[in-house]
Amino acid sequence: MNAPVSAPVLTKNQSLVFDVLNRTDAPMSAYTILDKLRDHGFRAPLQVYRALDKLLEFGMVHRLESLNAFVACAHPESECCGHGHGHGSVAFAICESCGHVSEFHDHEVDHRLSDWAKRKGFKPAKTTIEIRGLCSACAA
Amino acid sequence: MNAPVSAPVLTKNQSLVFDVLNRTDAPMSAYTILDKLRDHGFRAPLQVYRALDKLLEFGMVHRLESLNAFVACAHPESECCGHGHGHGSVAFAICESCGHVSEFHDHEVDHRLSDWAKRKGFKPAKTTIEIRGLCSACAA
DNA sequence: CAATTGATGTAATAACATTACATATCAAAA
DNA sequence: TTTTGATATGTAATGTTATTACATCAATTG
Ligand SMILES: [Zn+2]
Ligand SMILES: [Zn+2]
Ligand SMILES: [Zn+2]
Ligand SMILES: [Zn+2]
Repeated sequence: MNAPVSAPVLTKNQSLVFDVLNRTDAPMSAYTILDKLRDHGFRAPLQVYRALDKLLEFGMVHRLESLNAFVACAHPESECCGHGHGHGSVAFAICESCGHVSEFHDHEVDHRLSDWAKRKGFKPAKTTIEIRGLCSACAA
Repeated sequence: MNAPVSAPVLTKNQSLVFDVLNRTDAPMSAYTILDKLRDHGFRAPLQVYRALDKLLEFGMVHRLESLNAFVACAHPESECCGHGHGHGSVAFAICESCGHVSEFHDHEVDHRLSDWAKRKGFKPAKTTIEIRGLCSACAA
């Protein structure tokens, strides 16, 4: 129920995809990533999707459901809940103007949603929390 | 900042789409809706998407981002926050086994997310909260 | 070595959504 | 009543996102 303690060894394609995502703080679609990697021999969407699947599994990348796009995990190393956000879920604030994404964790939100689930007998597998709006810079 | 007080008058296409969604509690994709309405003269995706856009605007339908699908609004008539969920956001628990969707509102969750936004100077426009997992029936 | 496993390459197709343009409807304004 | 503007609709084409199917390659292991 948590990410590997040590960083997993990435395959060549996984590294390439992760590096592309890690070099920008804006989310990217799989096809945009594909285009960025044509020079490195990428030809087909599946090369990207397969790498993304693994990176998601490793917890190194997040999928933004409301955007059909992906970002490198950017949560602070020493989050309140210790090693990564293995046990808690994460929320994203997405600026619709500049595309900037803030990743954060709110323990209390997590708790409230877990409580609701427990009361209803619902077994959560994955929670998505995304706030679309304007970042402080763009709202000014 | 809230849905119309009285139910809006729906056009023919809007009614057709809403009725389809309202007759099942499971989410449906736009193309599934299209197929259900072929008999009623629907031929193209846009007929569905246009109706959905309006129904979303009216607050009668919700889009499930993690599913690329739509459900009729099912929140209890007398929610804690009065008339519909005009001022608050709504959360969904989605069963990955049977497809059942529960819509609920948690004031405290809303508050925590708003607080975070306020602290960061982020101006929220729309918030998505979706919990994927197993409903009580399917988890048993 | 054979067998297994995981990663990769490629093509084709499926699923979801929008753009562009034409036409229709209806109610206010002239 | 005719014009005008706003909203709704019909249709085709296209764009974007994601998966299926199948072949190949490389490292591991019994
Ligand atoms: Zn993260
Ligand atoms: Zn911004
Ligand atoms: Zn609702
Ligand atoms: Zn279920």
